[in-house]
Amino acid sequence: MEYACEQRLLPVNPLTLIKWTRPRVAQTLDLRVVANPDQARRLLDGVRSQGKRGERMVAFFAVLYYAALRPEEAVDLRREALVSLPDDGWGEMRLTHAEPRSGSRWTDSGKPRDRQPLKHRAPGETRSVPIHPELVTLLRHHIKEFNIPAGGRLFVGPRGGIMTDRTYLGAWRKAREKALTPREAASPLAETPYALRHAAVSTWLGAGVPPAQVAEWAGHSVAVLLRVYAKCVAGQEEDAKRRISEATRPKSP
DNA sequence: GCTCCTCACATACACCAATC
DNA sequence: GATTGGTGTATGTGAGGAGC
Repeated sequence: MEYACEQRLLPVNPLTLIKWTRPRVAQTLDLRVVANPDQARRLLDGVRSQGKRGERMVAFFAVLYYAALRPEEAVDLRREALVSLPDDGWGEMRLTHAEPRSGSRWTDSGKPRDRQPLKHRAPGETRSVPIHPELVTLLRHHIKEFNIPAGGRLFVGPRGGIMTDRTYLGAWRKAREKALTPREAASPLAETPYALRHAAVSTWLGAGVPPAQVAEWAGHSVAVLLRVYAKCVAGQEEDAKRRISEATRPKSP
């Protein structure tokens, strides 16, 4: 409408004449979608059990669950982003780009996707994320098993093409059918792969990681983190009191 | 300082055509 | 016939600024 006014096709934006208050919508995370560690492992096993195709995709879903990556970040993840994959213990990855699908009419390249900076970040900005020991093992196995070359994408489609939402959503639905009980499958639990990212952030917060650190790893602001994940930090009062007591206890000489 | 609003960006879903 | 990749569209996410 604004554009039509700009082009002198309309004298005034008719929408501004409408008095309407947008209904309130829930901004906090629905905890029913968050998988616990046992459910998440079952779901990853459900992906793995889908033959060679599933084995190739399990690490894709694992980076969403263990490292809270967005799907667009996992799609673009390259081997050199894994700056540390030690034999045991925690590793580290450094994200530099993402590859969301915008549609061929909206990209500079004319392709459905453009490789671009991380969401809401300036070009050149990076994000460092710790790699859980279980994810380190999975990624080391994935690189070896599928012979990922230097500079190559970690995750590709079954025929070597790009990992599209069509591909990973199909595998995810099958994994839910295989891994969840009928009652769990009928619930909103892990309905979409994005719920794995919610599970990761919830786990970090539940483990007592400071919100500022969680926000940095997850790649969004502290304000958004606390608004969306407020329920995940509730119930930690006693633990918080205990830690304050310990911090303020007089030191013995 | 908080809430609301706007806008840009990202994801999920359903469908279609091409390919295996 | 099944699978895969591409597309349009609806909806969700997140940052930042205006206004109270």
